[in-house]
Amino acid sequence: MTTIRLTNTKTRRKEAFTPIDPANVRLYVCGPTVYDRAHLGNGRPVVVFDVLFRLLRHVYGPDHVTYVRNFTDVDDKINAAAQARKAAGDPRSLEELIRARTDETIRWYHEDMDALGALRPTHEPRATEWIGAMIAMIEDLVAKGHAYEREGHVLFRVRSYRDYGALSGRSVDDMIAGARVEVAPFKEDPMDFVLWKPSDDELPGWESPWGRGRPGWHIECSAMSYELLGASFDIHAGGIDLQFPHHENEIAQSCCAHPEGGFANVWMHNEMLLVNGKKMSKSLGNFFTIHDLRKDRGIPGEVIRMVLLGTHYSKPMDWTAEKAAQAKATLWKWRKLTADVEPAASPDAAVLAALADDLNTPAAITRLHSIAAQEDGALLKASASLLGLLEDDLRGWTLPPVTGTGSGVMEVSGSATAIVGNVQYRETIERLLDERKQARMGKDFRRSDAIRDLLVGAGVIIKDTPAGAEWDLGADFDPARLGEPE
RNA sequence: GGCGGGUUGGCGGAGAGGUUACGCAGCGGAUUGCAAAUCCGUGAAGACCGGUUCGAUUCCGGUACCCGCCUCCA
Repeated sequence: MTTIRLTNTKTRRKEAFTPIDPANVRLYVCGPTVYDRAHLGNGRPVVVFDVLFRLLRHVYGPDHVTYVRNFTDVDDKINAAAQARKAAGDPRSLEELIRARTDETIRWYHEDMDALGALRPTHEPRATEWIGAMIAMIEDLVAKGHAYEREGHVLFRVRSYRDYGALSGRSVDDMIAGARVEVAPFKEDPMDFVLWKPSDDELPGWESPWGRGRPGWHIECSAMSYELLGASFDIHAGGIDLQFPHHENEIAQSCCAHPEGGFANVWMHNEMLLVNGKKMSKSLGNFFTIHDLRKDRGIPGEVIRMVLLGTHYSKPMDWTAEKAAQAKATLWKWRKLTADVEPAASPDAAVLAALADDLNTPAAITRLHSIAAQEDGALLKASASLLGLLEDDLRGWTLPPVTGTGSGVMEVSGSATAIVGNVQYRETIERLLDERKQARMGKDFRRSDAIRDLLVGAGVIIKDTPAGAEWDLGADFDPARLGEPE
């Protein structure tokens, strides 16, 4: 059996992965707070850990992996958005407004992540549907002396968990020394964090032993992972920015509530994403949602995926238009090579080995290049599928619609030339090529070159062979530019 | 101040203590009316300073610069 090696943040080493139960390998990834469209940075962990999910399914069997990714649908940003709608005169109740907004955001999220080729996790729990489990866990923590109530809040007593800070390599004393946290006067210790907080009438709330209130941010992951995966599970993953405080707090809560379990054995963190060398931010004008890239810039989801997998997850990754263009060209070539090809029975061993070596996706992609160079479409397809690439659905590879010429959806033809446009494009292209042929036979090179420039400008690749001209569509084919020459 | 990541050829980006990474671009050739596509060939690297070693881009120590986290953040 393939040995998977993963870098464990907890031990800061690359270790051989041994599941607790090979018949049920359990993975938890921190999901989004659903207040707005997912941005490019949200896509990175989704795609990276989707590859992990695919790898685990390949090695242990598709029915032997349980993948949980949560939706945080209780949050102050969500509340603020709902309050703003209400203030603007929306007649619905706050709860209805919140539910409508989070429902819509989850739909968007699924749309975007499906486009990136991410498989849906086994479970996608919403925090608001697990409030009871959170209250139960908080009560248990209070009963065991790890938490205390003050003025309607319940706080976790950081000093009661000896290993607090171990994951992120900090000590409580160091953190207090450099603390910039706002310290509520009722905290026993400045680092104590909120498990439950009171809600006034303007905020969503649930009845609890401490009055009407809502959970703190960290408790949902502890409660839901316990309910769905148990007190011990295999892998917990997320962005490196979550390492502290979020994951540190999850560990403290879970290990204190369920000392019989070890919580997550392996912790994995992906590094951050930059855009043009800088942190993505609205003020720098380099902020992209995945929806922007797909719809406004016409970048297929698969291309975004390829770019995200082109840098190892443990390194900062820079998004540039240049990378997207390169990935697009490569995938286009590969798609043509694999169109209508039945995938091989198993993936290439070197691709599998690269992924098993701490998800070395760049090395796996390098190997795909060499398989493509040998024109082994069947092996290419089977191997790329481990990375979630070159799957059968076209996933965002569409032609721009052209007025009067129909939908313009790309089709995979049965011919050896692979991907062609719809029939009208084909007729236009072949008519132009025929005109060019006539012009060349008449030595009217000015006209033949003008036709050629037109076709090339529209993204058609012309291949002149001794047997005559063949053609293919380039990745940037734009039928709108297939006008008449001169 | 504390914790962590990065620095490789024109660009992107890996592995490995000693043998071609790879992709894109470039250059030379074949081919072409000229091109394109394709094929063949090819130059080019590892921030800086020390150390270990027969040998380091790869291990160890230090310096510089860039970035992130410590407050909501994937």
